[in-house]
Amino acid sequence: MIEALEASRDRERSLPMSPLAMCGNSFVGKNGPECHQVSRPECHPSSRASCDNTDTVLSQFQHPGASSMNELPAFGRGDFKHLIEELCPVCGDKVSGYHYGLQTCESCKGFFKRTVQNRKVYSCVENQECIIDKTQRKRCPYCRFQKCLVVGMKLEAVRADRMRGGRNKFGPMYKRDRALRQQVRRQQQHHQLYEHLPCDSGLGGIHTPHHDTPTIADLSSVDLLAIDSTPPDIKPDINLLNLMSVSAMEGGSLTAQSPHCSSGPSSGLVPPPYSSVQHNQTTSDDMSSLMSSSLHSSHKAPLQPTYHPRLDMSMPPDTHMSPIHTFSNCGPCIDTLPHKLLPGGAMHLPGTMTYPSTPTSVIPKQVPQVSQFIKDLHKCEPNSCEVQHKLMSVTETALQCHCGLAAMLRHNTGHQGPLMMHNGQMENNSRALFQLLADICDQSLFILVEWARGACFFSELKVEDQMKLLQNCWSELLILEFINRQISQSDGDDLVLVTGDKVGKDMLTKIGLGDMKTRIQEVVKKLRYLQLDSNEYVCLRYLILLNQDICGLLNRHLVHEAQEKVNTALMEYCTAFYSQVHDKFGELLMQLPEIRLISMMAEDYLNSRHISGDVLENTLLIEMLHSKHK
DNA sequence: ATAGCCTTGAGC
DNA sequence: GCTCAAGGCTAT
Ligand SMILES: [Zn+2]
Ligand SMILES: [Zn+2]
Repeated sequence: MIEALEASRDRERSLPMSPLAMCGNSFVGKNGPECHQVSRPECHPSSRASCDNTDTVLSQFQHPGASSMNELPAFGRGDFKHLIEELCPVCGDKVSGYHYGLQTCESCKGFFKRTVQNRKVYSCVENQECIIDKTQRKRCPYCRFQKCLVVGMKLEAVRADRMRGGRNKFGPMYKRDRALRQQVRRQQQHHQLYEHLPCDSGLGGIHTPHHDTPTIADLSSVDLLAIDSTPPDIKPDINLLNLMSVSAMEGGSLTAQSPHCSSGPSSGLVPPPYSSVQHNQTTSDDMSSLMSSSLHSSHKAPLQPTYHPRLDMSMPPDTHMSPIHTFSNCGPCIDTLPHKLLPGGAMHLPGTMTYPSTPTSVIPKQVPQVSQFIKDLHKCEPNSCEVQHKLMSVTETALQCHCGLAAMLRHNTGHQGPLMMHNGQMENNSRALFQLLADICDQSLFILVEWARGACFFSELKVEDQMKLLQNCWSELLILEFINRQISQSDGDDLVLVTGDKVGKDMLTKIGLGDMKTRIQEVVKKLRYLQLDSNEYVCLRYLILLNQDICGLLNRHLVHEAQEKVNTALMEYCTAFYSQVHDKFGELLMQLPEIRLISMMAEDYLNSRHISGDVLENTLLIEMLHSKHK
């Protein structure tokens, strides 16, 4: 079991690690974003070399088999040792209580906190397999943090606002874990216990190998929360595979999954026409039944992008961030079109943010030319209007199923128009909102896949590689799209969905996305300040998509070459058009880790909601989630 | 940067 | 009030 865990871990993905985030439902209400202290150890140019190692995380968050509490993996003496003696699952030192999701020692607690709060980015000079124990834990922070994540420490437990005291949402979980341990201890006294304990779990963290004692393979906290749920049956990437293999165009009708589908392709609605999909996908009818399949916990993926730029990225301090999960998409409706792009500052918007006002973008004296390369990348971009149209249809459908939400969202006018939904009687509508967001995500994924299939370089890869890349970056791309939309469309504190609907803080906070919202807005603020334009946006999309660090790529070389080209193109573009923006290229790249982090939080969020019983009929979305946590 | 010890403060 | 996990402080 552990071997399996290890194995999968070593091969799933990689990327240098970065800290994640703080947030979750932390109590962000206090004083807004005021995190000064922005030491960012990011990857220094020098350490970059080792930064692109891959590593992995992802699947680690999940425990392969065990789903129900009864069949927990057996654990050996070592596990017991941890369970009984309460040793830190990360380093084996003595635990000092529950910290960020499970019992850990004081030092690992502090280490985890520092890493997340200060967004440290480490790199391993070895092979990401360093042994972490009490005596060597200081040697490789990269592996140590990786282990923290693997055993189950929760990023969301680190508060973005740094509020002290009080309790968080993990309280009940800790309580439960205590009871479990107590029970185990008692049973142990009775039976001289040998090996199998009925329940091992406990928030002891998953044990990774490492020092002498073997490990525990327990369930993660999430598992505890979903005790009786049955394991989700994970079906092989049917949807994605189909989407990927279909020959490029077809006009079939659509598919599945989403609530109704109406007419043909042009009308939008559901996913783009992928004929093959029709066969396998069960047409989903609508969001309805509640099924409580539990998913396995898990989550998290590696962080930190690897887009290794080879330049120095010195990062000016920036403020904090916060999160939100919405994904939606639709590219920059406004400046996606090539011809519209004016280097100057296409995407500028009057925001309410307060970054130093940017120097009025001035068009370069010698009007540099946008490279043909970037123009080509642009040609593959989807028509944003069409995208929006399709998603709008989905939204309409979803709202028809949730009168309450519809009423609230559209209290102003009849349809389409942007609706302001601020709190109010959100109570009953929060779930509907979640479903709506999930639907948007799902639909956006179909569009995303469609885009990728026709994307430069990517289209030259084999289906297997295409799937690997997409499974790795889908959430990041959705988040990037979402952020991009905010840059151009958000003008207040509300977030704008691809449909044009606005969602206020109260609503988002209510469904647990308050912190993510803040985080996204911080990135938006930063990108506005940097004057991100559509050409750069497209490059960022490619950089995220073409991640050469994904393990198991059949044609890593092509991916690597492609990424280098995009990197170079972006750097030259920034230099040519934005000489007034200091190190724009480096600054833009610096946003990628944060975007990745937000995307991970979003995945975690979706996963946890799914686990806790929220219905998710979204086939592609679920498949993507599974692909990472499987 | 680390890690031991101290202060906070929502929830019980 | 008491708990105890989360943040803060500071000597190494
Ligand atoms: Zn430890
Ligand atoms: Zn290491």
